[in-house]
Amino acid sequence: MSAQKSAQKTPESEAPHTRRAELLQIAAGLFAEKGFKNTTVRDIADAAGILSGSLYHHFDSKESMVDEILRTFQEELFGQYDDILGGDLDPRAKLEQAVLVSFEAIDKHRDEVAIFQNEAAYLLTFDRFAYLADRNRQSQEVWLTLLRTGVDAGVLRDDLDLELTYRFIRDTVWVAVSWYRPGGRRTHTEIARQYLSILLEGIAHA
Amino acid sequence: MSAQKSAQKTPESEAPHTRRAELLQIAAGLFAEKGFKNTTVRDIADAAGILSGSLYHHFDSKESMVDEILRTFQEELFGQYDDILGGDLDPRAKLEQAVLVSFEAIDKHRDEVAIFQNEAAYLLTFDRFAYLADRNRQSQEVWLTLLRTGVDAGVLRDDLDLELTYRFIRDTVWVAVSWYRPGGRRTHTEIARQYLSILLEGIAHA
DNA sequence: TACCCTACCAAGCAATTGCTTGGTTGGCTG
DNA sequence: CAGCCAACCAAGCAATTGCTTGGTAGGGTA
Repeated sequence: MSAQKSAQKTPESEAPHTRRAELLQIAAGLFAEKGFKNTTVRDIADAAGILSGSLYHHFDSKESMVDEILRTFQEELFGQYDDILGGDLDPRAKLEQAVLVSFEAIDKHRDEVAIFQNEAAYLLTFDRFAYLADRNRQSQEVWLTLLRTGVDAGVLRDDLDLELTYRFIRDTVWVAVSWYRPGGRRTHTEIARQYLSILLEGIAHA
Repeated sequence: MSAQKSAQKTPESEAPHTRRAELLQIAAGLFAEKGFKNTTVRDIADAAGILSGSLYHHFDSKESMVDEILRTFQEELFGQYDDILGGDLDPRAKLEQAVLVSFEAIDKHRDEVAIFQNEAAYLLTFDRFAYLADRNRQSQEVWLTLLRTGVDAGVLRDDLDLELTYRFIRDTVWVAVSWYRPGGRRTHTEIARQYLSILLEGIAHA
């Protein structure tokens, strides 16, 4: 109760490696693996070695757990995109950098990316998660800006439907989270470079 | 009971446009929209205008509904892939044809594709759906064969990791189901052609 | 008329769900 | 030593879930 309130007070600040953060990690893993609704509070508690009721000492609902997980992750990711857009790389390098940063996110924040990918549609049915739609719009803006800049600079084809191309890139990048496993045969950077090679040059023989 | 049995006897044969087929359509729509587990038998019954218990006159479980939906769809799809592989088109045309057929499936069987895409992982946790893993393997074989044939014939780049390329294609094609809506601005054929253009030639300016 | 069969209803049961409540424990602090 | 507080337990409640049971309406058939 009073404990609840004081714990609630540090939702994101300088991540104190507390039990709270630990529980969020565990929950994220389960949400990513089985889906938000398919994960019960008892699943989370079991994985943490406590009883389900004890979770409510740290969080006030299952929803607020995903909420915190997604907010934290997105702040970091979109911060990186903004840095790229505001940076002084040339258009092609900016696009490459955005792809690289995305694959890095898949590597470093697997669970969070998976949750955003798989559960956003469902979560959007709650008012509380309306901000996810904003993030989607923001994502589209980021990539369209990158693409337009590239076309204007003459480094990208000018005969493509940019909105379609945006979806193509977004999809190919993020679905990788469904099969990529850190520590596998290829590093995320290698994968990103191959993806970029296909995306930019195509798979047809020159 | 006895009615049950006789209804169960025509699970796939020459689709008689019965109430049964109608209910499967309704269920497929809901499974695709909200997910299998997130769809309750009461949801399905409501959408059909009957009571939930009445569904069990037609089917013996919620699972057997998805089962039938997926089996029927996959038989058709993989039949088409086999026709392409066994056909006499040149390597590049075969690859293009496979992509076109896939987008056609997205157009004609939205729900089924979405279910296979989103629920396969979950369904695979049941023995009953082990065949979905076989279908995944089969899909990989189909695309890898197409790619290898293309490389050998010299129409595709030979410096790419084929397994990675396979995933790239599979992902880009199937995720489209998450945003494509029939009757939209572009036909599925137009979208397929643009995708092929990007995939084969890349987005960089020549 | 007697029968059957398809398609449904009405009611409810057992299991699972998210969450609540009141209490206990053990370490830290004044 | 007294008090506090984060972290947890034990028990349970109301709602929702998949599915069962016994029955009925109505059209076709013999």
